[in-house]
Amino acid sequence: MDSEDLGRFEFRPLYRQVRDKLIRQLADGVWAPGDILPSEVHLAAELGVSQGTIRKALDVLASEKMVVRRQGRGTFVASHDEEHGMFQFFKVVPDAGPRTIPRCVVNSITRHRATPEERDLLHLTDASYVMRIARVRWMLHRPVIYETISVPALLFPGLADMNLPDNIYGFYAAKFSVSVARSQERLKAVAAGAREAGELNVAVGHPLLAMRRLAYSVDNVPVETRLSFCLTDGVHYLAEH
Amino acid sequence: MDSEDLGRFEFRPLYRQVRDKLIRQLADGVWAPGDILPSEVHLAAELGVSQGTIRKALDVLASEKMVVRRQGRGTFVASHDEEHGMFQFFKVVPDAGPRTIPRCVVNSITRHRATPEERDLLHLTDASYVMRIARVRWMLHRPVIYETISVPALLFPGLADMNLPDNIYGFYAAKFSVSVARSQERLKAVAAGAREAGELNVAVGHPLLAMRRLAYSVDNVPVETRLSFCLTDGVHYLAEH
DNA sequence: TAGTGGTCTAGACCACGCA
DNA sequence: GCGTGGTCTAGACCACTAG
Repeated sequence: MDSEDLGRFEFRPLYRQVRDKLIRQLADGVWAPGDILPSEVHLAAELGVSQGTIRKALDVLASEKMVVRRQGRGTFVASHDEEHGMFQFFKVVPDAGPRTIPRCVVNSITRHRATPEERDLLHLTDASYVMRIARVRWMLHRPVIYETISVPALLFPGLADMNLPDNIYGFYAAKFSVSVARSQERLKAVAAGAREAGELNVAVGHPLLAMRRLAYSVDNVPVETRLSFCLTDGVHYLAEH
Repeated sequence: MDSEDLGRFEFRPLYRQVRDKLIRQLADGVWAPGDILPSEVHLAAELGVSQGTIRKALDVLASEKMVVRRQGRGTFVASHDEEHGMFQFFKVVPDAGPRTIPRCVVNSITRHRATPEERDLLHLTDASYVMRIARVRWMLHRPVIYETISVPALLFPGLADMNLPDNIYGFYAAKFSVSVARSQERLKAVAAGAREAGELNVAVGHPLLAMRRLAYSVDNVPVETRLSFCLTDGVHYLAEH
């Protein structure tokens, strides 16, 4: 494959280069979610490397949840509409019973200058704008989460006039070619303020789980931050390490 | 290596068998944490498989955080005293500044019949006993976490008379050959009760982060559960997905 | 039966750490 | 310079899926 020069100063293993090339093509939408990729043998011939190298690159992508390998069938682009992808980032689950997809009610989608915190988290400049989505998520027939989502306005043109589905990361990928790959959440227990209390129908001062999330794209660029307030009544946050 | 029979009915890849054999030896304390393992070439010769198979087994163990591989030096038993292991399960970090190891003050170590919840979580029978450790953890010169740890009494003989270090999982491994491999935590925001308020020096009703942890050994057996109450004031719970 | 990914091997060379 | 793990290759055979 293309040696990309600079071999001397910037050593990247072959399988890494293959992985990066495939990531780029995945992000560019060369294959749609759920699509089958060319077979290992085919890719090896096409890129001029051995099957073992392709295999290692695909193994890495599989461990990163970008593709799914199925013995005897082929390698497929991970579809984030699947149940698996749906719950990769959403960790709030009922205390009893199966995981459910929360229903979302959007309060507003507005455009603002980024606050200092948003600029810091999203790596924006002073003049940048963000889109803010305020919404309430329902589970078990109750309002459970009130949250404000901020994204760089430049990355999401026309967002304000769109209808948001419940699975917003699938929507980002489909409409804006923004693929969320990983996220980081910082949790605190706080007392409900007037706004949160009203939206979640509890008394001011009621304990809420505050979650500050920062989501990164496949290119490792921060693309979304959100501040969520969760009423952990009949539900909890599930973390596994 | 030993084929362990049954090849027909229970197919396990060679590298899996190697990994399992090494896991068993690690759990048995054949090598101490921090020790260097035999080299790939040596292990391959010893077990009668190719170096590639050993490599794959070690790669799996590395991904499971059981060993640490260092190019040019060797493969080492993961030492849970290291910073890395220390913070694998402890997700409470200061809002600003570096991660710190919390200091622990043990209130009591007592023996009780297991409650129904403990029996359920730890897979115990009606007649089982548990040891309970109540302690307070300090960070930033303040009491931050009040928690009660429960472990099966049978697995931890003599625990009541021992001094507990700050890093309790390293202690489990060293004294009782119990190696914690993974854990699950369920988080809620709750109002402080009288006990928690007293221990953490806050008002009754103050919002606290309640964490119910269940820890599993390398054999996938639940070996510890704990209920922790955290005052998220200057600290937060960090989750990455 | 054909084609896919999964396992296993053997051997070559590279990057790293250390004496 | 030597031994370690890391990368890359080529080829064999196995297990699974689909037509």
